[in-house]
Amino acid sequence: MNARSTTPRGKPQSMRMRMKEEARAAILDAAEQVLSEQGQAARMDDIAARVGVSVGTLYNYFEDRQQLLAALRDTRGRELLALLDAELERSLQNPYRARLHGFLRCILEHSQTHFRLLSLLLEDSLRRDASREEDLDRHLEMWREVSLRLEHLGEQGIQEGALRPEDAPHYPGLLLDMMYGLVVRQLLAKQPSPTEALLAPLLRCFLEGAAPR
Amino acid sequence: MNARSTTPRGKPQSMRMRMKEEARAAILDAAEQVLSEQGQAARMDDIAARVGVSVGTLYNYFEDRQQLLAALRDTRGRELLALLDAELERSLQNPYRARLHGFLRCILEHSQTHFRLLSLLLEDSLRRDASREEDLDRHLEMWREVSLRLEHLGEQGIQEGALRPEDAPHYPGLLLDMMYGLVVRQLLAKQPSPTEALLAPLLRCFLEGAAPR
Amino acid sequence: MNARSTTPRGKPQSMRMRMKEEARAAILDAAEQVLSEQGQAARMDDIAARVGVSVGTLYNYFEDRQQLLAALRDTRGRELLALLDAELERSLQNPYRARLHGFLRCILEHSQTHFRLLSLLLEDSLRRDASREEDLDRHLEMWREVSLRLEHLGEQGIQEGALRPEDAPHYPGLLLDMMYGLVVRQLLAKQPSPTEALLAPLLRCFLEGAAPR
Amino acid sequence: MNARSTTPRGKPQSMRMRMKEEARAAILDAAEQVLSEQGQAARMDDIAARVGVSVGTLYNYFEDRQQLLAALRDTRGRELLALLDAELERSLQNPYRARLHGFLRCILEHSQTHFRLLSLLLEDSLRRDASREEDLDRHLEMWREVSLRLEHLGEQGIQEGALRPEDAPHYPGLLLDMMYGLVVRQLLAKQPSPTEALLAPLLRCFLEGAAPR
DNA sequence: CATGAATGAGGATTCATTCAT
DNA sequence: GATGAATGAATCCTCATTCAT
Repeated sequence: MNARSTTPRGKPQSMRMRMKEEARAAILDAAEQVLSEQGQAARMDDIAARVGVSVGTLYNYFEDRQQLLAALRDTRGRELLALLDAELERSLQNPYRARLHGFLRCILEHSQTHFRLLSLLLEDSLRRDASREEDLDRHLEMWREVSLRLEHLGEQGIQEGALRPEDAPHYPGLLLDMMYGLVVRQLLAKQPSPTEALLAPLLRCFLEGAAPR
Repeated sequence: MNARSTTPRGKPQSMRMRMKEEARAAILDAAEQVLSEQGQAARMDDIAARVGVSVGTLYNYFEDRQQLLAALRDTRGRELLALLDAELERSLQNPYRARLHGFLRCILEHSQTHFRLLSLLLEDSLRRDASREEDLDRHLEMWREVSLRLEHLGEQGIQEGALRPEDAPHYPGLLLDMMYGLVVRQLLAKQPSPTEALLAPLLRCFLEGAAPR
Repeated sequence: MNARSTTPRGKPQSMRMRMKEEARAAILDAAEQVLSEQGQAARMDDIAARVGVSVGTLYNYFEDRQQLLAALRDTRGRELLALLDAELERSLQNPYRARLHGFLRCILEHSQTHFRLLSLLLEDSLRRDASREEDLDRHLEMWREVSLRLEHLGEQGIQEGALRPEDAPHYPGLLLDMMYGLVVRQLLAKQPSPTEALLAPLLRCFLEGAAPR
Repeated sequence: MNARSTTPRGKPQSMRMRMKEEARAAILDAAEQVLSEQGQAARMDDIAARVGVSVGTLYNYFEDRQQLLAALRDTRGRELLALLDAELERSLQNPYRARLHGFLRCILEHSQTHFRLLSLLLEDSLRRDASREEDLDRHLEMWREVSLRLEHLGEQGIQEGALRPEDAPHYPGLLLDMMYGLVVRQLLAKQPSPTEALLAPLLRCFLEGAAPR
């Protein structure tokens, strides 16, 4: 506000905006927690209580319950894509197999953290209301983005001679299916196995096949 | 109903019981339809309307909503297991690969028919209420039964030299994951591909691997 | 249900329907009472309590609050028109002045009974939402019907030489305005005057004018 | 605020007070606009937005919503009375009929401008809460003031021989009723007629009566 | 057994009002 | 004085469940 202010310079309103952003993020985090625990049964009051604010406040940040859910989906989606892109960047010089491993680990970790939310959104998307059409689209769009990156990676695999080209279009789907299933089974199991212990056989099976060579 | 009944001898109440069973089945079918269309949002009234009876009647056949859901789960589960056992029996003399193919096709077809219900129940099971603990168990139990059969089948595969034994414990899970994912993607896709076109690459990938030999 | 039933014959469901109709009417009556006392602030719970049922029941009879209001408007409107038509019929042989008096008394009495509701609906209609457009139309329609009858009556007045024809189009409006105002002032007054004491000077003023002859 | 103030003599705080008064007036204007458009549904936020300030500010000028409404009522009431008194003063030398015409035109014009507010306040006053008792009184008081002036005017009419004395007590009421009704019908009509075209027949009817002489 | 009206606890949403900045 | 985020009581509406007929 003035030259003596300790805040460097510029962004005069940025503090207020930053707080607003943080509040939004806090709400989204709480919402995810509560939704994870209670599924669609989670009440707005529960979410508010988790953040430590009152219901009304939620509605200062999100139009309604549906918008809150949508924001959660979009935020988490963007986060995953950012993670994946960072990982792809980081491993740029590595061979296909290593990069794939890293890529999948990223997805796995993110999905583990956010799985309940994920499955909730999936379930939601499967309900075919005209009113949810747009929600479904946004959800699919996100996974298309992930598939796209897997396809790109697959091209490297093919060039390295590590992948058979014929079935290439199926690979992203199959890989994602196995990842999703992995997470589901980890959640359902009383004592989940460590990620790496599940990822390795998956990759081995995917690349080498189940049949002996 | 009385001595003058036209049904000759024996099982005097069996007709009544048969009718009762048929009514139950009709309710379950309607329930599945409505749940598939509307998800958890399906109301008891909707289900009753679909069967063509009034709500009250539903409660003559099922304790409450939760029991109805449970009955649906159990019924469909038993149906699937029966299908699978029949298929295994039928293909008893065939080689591993063919039997696996048949087995998976069974699952796939059943899952396609009942997928919305399946995902609903899954979602339900993921909610960690103390009150649902038992539901979760029953749900897992069912899939354990399926896995068990896959393991059995796997043993044949190993003996035939068609499967590497090291990762054998992971195979049922991975296969089921891919099946589940397949169904999900078919549902989400606007124009679903034919089953066989998806199953073949899946099996090829599973057995031979994605890498060229 | 069978030939021996004491209910003559026919209308097999009419008892159920009759009860349903009576329930609807009871709800409308209660709604009018409560709305009269509390205006738009009347809560659905209040109305339910007045009928002696629970909220849910209201929603078995009316879509929502707005529909209930609309039903109230239409019912009372139809009742008024029926009263007026009966009065017009009854007085068919009488001279204009007497018929007008009777007609206005009908309106006045009906309006006194239902005034609060009336003013509520008027107030509602004055709010120019696109969503209420239809409500407004129905409201106006009703008063157009009343005006129409006043115009008809006016024609008799003109033929009898009791009305000047030049201003005839204005008379229905002016008369209704005065009626409405009369009711308002009766309500606002702590000790309302008897109807007849107000109606007579009104008619005198309307027909003879305020100026001495 | 203090002797050193630059404002020369007198009213040292008057500038501050003037600004305060203007702010109040601005709020009242905005409130009336919004209330006219949305009725009781108008929210404090809407009003604030219309003035271009934030909600909090409204509460610096008015205790609460009810006080704001009351202030609006009183202000508009005083304005009307001032208008009427000015008109009466202006027309002091004119004959009764002309003065009455001017008087009514004043009311009509004021009511047209502020009608929605008026009907809102009326509706409000009709709600018989103990809590609103005082509001009702103030509202009636205002109209009594108007009636009083009409009575005064009527005395002139009687002395001029333009009014029959017998019904004199009823005239103010009947006239006001007709005015109110006029405005209502103008508002409800899709295409309102010009004021003068409605006022003339009204006066003619009132003074000469509807019957031919 | 079937019916379907009644129940009422429960949840999403709104909005007047407060108060820390 | 102005701001506007936070508050939470209040209200509409839903729907699983019951029970008299």
